[in-house]
Amino acid sequence: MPYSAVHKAETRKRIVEAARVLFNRNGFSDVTIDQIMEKAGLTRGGFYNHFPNKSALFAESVASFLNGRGKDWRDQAGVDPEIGGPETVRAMINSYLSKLHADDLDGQCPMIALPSDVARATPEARQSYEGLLRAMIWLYENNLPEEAPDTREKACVLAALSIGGMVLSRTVEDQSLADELRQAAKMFALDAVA
Amino acid sequence: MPYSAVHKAETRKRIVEAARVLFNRNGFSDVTIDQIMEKAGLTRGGFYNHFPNKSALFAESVASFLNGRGKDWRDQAGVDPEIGGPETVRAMINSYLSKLHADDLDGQCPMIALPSDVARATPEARQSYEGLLRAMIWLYENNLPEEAPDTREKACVLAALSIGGMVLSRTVEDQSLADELRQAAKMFALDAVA
DNA sequence: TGTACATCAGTGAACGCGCGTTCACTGATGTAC
DNA sequence: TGTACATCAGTGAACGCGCGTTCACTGATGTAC
Repeated sequence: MPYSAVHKAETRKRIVEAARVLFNRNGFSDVTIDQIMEKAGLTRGGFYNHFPNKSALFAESVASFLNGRGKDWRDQAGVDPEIGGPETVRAMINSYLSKLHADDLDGQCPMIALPSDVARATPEARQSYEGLLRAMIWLYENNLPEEAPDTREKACVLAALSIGGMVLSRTVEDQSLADELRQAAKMFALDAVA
Repeated sequence: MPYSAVHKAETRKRIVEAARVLFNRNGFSDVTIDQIMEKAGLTRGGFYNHFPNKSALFAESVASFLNGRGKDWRDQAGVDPEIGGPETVRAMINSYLSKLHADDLDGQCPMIALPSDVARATPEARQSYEGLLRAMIWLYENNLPEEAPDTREKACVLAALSIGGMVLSRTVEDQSLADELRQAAKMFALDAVA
C-alpha cells in the first residue's frame, strides 16, 4: 500500500482548501479544476482520484468552512464558549458583520460569497449551505436570553439580517452604502438581542 | 433608414426581457447568448447590433426589473400608491416575502436571484443592483411612520431582512426550513414597522 | 538489514464539446424621385 | 402613385479558445521476504 492513507487524506484536504478560497472569490462556474489543482500544488489529471466531479468538490468546499473559521467564530470574537448567553450572540454578530469579515474575500463565510451559486447547484451543495446556516441559527438560538418566548424565530431573523446585510454590502457598488447597510444591520441586530 | 427606430427598440427590449428571465433562473455564466437570442426569436449573430457584449446585457437586464414588476410592487400589493405611509410598507413586505414571490423563479426580484453573480460582475451590473436596492430603501424610508428618529437606518434593516430572508429561503435545501425563514423574516419586519 | 515487488497517487496529453465574438452576406424596409 | 435604391437589422458559418473529463503512463512508497 504505497502512499499512506494519511498522505492521501492530506492531499485531499489541500484540494478542498484551495477550492474553498477560489470558489469564494470567483464563484462556481468561473473557477476551473486546473486552477484548483495548481493552487493545491498538483496537476489536473489527479483530481479524479479524489472527487467524482467538480460539483462534488463544490459541495464539500462549502461545508468545509465549518471546520475552519466557522469553528473559531466565538473564539475569535474573544468570548469563552463555555460562558455562552447573550454576550456570545453579540460577539458573533460583531464578528460576522465586521469590516474585517466584509473585506476578507478569501476567508469569508460562503453563505455571503455564494448564495446564488449554491441556489442553482446540486442538492448536496445546498445541503452544505444549509448546514452552515443551521449552525448559525443554532448558535443564536441557544444563547439568546431565555425569558423570550419566540427564541427560535428571533434566531432566524438574526441569521437573515446578518447574512442579508453582508450579502447586500458585498454586492452594491458604492462603498459608503455598503458600509451603511452593514452598520445598520449590525446595530439593529445587537439591539434585538437584549 | 430601413427598419424604424421603433422596430429596433422593440427588438432590443425583447432581448433584454429574454435575458432577464434566463439570467434570473440560471445565473450569468450558465446562460449563453444563443439561448437568449433564441428566446427572443432571433439568431446569435444579431446580438452585437444591440449590445457591445454579454456583460452589458447582464447589467441592463438587472436594471430592467424596475420597469416591470418592480414598478408594480405597491399596486400588486393592493395599495394605492397615493396613500403611502406604513400601510404601503407592510404591503410591500407582505408581497416581497410572499410564497408567490419565492416560487416565481422567472419573475422574481434579481436582488434575490443574483446576489453573488452581481458581486463578481462588472461595475455596471453592480450599479444596476444598487439601483434596485436604493429603490426599495427609498420606498421604506419614505413611508415609515414619521415620528421615528432613525427612519433611514430602519429602512436599511428592513431591506437587509427582506432580501436576506428570501435569499436564504431560496438557497436552503429543506423546504420547511425555507418557509420558516421566510415567515420569521416577514413577521418580524411587519412588527418592526409599527 | 536489505531488496524486489506490487500498488496507486500523480502526470500530462488528448477528446469532445460549447462558448463569446467576428464577419461577409442578404433581404426587408423607408425614402427620394 | 409607382419604382429604384441605399441602409442596416438580422443571418449563419467560422474562429479561437478553454473547459470538464478520460486515459495510458510513471514513479514514489510501504510491504513481504
